[in-house]
Amino acid sequence: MQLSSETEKKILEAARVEFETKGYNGTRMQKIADKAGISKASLHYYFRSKDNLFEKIFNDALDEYIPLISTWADNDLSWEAKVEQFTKDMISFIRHGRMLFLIREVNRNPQILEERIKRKAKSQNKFVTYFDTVQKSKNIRKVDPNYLYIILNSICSFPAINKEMFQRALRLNAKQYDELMDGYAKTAADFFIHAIKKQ
Amino acid sequence: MQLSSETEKKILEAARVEFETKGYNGTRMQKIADKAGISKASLHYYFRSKDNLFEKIFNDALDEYIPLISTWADNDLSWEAKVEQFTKDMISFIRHGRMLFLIREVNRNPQILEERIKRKAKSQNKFVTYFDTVQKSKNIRKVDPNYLYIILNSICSFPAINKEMFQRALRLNAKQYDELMDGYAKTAADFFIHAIKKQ
DNA sequence: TTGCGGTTTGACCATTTGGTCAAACCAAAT
DNA sequence: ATTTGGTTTGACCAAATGGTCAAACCGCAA
Repeated sequence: MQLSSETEKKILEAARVEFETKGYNGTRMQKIADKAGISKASLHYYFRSKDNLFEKIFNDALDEYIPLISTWADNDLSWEAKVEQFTKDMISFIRHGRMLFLIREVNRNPQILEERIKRKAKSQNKFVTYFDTVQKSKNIRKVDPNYLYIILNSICSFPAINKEMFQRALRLNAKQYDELMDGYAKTAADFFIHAIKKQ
Repeated sequence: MQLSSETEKKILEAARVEFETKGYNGTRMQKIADKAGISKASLHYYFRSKDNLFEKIFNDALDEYIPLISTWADNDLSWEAKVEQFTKDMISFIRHGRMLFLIREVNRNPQILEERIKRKAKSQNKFVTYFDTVQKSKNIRKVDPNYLYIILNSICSFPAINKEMFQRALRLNAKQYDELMDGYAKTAADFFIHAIKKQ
């Protein structure tokens, strides 16, 4: 079996869509096989079990997400510019249902993160340490960096996750909401910056 | 059958816990019966089907949530005080898994909201209209009230929904995170207020 | 005591679903 | 043409699961 043969790619793509939209419990192996255009037996030939396949999809999603929230400031931009960069990257990642998928599955089985935490458990959160120093040197309001981290991430992630309800609450259709989101990254960054900048 | 007999209450409580933590697809009727201390047959005697029982639980959760996000400013407090009130109410509601439950199930089946939207579909979002006027009369930054609504809700809701990952990212255990959350409502409100207040 | 209406349950059923397996298939090497 | 090794699949299986039903149960009124 070739690594990432054409068939394997089709399976992974179909599985990703299914798991992301329906969740682990709502996903059917038969459906994945259908969408990949193969038999269920073939599906099991490539990935021994549902758990096995799920793990692959989940890990891939996590591997895409972790760097996004872990990386911070490997450049010499101002803190304001860094915030803008972060919101932009984050919001474009979150758009497709990947984030809700992660939250849903982590919530279903919290242990799923246990194994993967060992790696960089020691090192401090880069965002927090960065804003610790920024708060000392620059003229900004003193807010616990833990809160800043939570707030900035919330502002970036939640609009996509709660899309359906926000739409209803704001009386917008899907298209209008998407258009609103086009200008959101900039607004979110500005909002965050203004909130902690003194003057 | 008495309305809300002791048995019925036990069922609803057990079902709520199960549906909220495992989701519709992950919930087993047998488990609900076990937790309620009755047989599966009895469970079906009270609630004809899984869908029937689920609908009850979901509607109850929605009925608790909707007023929370719809009510705004039926008092003569300042806008700052209103924001503080809102964040406080919201954050205490969100704490238990109710919010993720709603998001998960709405996402699984978007039509689930369709029926319930008719009611107040016509009236404008109160938060938005309120901030429209506030922005005209008071000395605050001009930001599309739709964005303000999204941001304020995101700040309130997401920390509870994304609890597991925030914990990991900030290197906190469950207890430390909960302690951090104790001071969060105040911080969140201040943050929001500072972000739009000119001064 | 008997009869009655609501309640409870063990046994059972049909369907769904993850997973297996022997047989067939097929392209490349001998 | 035959063999070989990876690939594909229809048929099948066992367990899980939502749901049914007749029988038993139980307080209570006649």
